[in-house]
Amino acid sequence: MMDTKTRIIESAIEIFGEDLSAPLQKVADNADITRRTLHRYFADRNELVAVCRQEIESSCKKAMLTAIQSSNEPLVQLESMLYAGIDCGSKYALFKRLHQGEDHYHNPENKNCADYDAIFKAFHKIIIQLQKQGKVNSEMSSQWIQVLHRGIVESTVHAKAHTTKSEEEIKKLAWASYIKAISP
Amino acid sequence: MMDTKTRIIESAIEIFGEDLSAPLQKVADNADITRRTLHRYFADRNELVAVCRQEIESSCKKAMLTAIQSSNEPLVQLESMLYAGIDCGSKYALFKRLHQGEDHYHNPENKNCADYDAIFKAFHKIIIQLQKQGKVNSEMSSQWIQVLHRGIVESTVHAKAHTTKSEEEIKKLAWASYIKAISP
DNA sequence: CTATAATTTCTCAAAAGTGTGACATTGCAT
DNA sequence: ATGCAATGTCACACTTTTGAGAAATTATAG
Repeated sequence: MMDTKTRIIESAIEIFGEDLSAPLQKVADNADITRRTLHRYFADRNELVAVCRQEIESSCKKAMLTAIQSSNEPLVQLESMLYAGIDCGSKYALFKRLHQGEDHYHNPENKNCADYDAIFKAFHKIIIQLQKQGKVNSEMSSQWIQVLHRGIVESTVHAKAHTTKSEEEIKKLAWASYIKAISP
Repeated sequence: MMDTKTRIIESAIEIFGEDLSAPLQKVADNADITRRTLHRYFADRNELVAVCRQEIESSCKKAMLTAIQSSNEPLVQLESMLYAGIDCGSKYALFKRLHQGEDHYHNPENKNCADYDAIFKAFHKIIIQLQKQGKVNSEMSSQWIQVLHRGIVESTVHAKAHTTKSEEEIKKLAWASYIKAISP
């Protein structure tokens, strides 16, 4: 069984991902503990939300960086980044929302923002390389491709829950669709 | 200026789409009215949520049916369906969630469910036709294509808010990416 | 078995959110 | 300008959510 604190955080990410204002009772139920226990680990709602944020930041960031460093071949890097996003599951959508939501004030002084920037910069570089190699459509901006990337990740995460296909199979399907979408 | 009642509904759909338990104050703020005014149009939260649901059902359904009926050419139909989804904006994501969410009990007796089924059946038929014509990859199931469709729509809706590109331009980009993704 | 750490149960008070009545203000058609 | 309809302001009671104390229960290590 998972560590209680970790279980609370995972549950909270699940619940808050769909409903940030959901009562803490829901989070507690989802984690199979009492609300009282939850409050022993987290002083208040804000603290829990903050910790979730931090957990999302660090685990998505780590997954993305590992993917980027997995190879020198941009096509392999891009494929790994797609799979990394899918593996992050619901966290990935939150990660994006946290940095792109309309309420978010982007500030490069902030470490989280800086790291996010670094990841997107690397993504941008990968796309430029692929465009130079003629493997990616040069008429598509890397912004659009990033948006598409997110869309494919989220679709695949949704699909994982509603299909009989194996995880491996569906990931390959996602990659096939994605690379064709952005090919010249 | 939009009709107040309509504005409240649109605001509520926006807010509830991301956070179903959000305080009504947020909906009121978003609609630029007081909470008191909101309560003059909707007796309570449940009523507002129900009306939102109905509005989503009917407007998405209408948009989709119009798209399907826009042509006899399956490729044109598919393109229209994509644009229709984009035009529905945040409603489209909700529409899908309402019918595919894990809490939703699908019941063909229910008119909403039946209509949803009819739309998906039409979509399925269009894909099959395109596969027979060799315009769509036969190795992709129509389920996967439907998931992808949703992903592209949601990405595009997100992108609309964060780009300087014209709506027309971004829609064309979405269609170009989509059709390539599912081409043989 | 025993000590002790973690969790639950029950409780309660403070805070936030909800719905409404009474009246003031604004906007707009006549 | 007048009057009506829509909206805003403020005050209020009510409900739900929140956070925490105290004691009982359960699990766990030694």
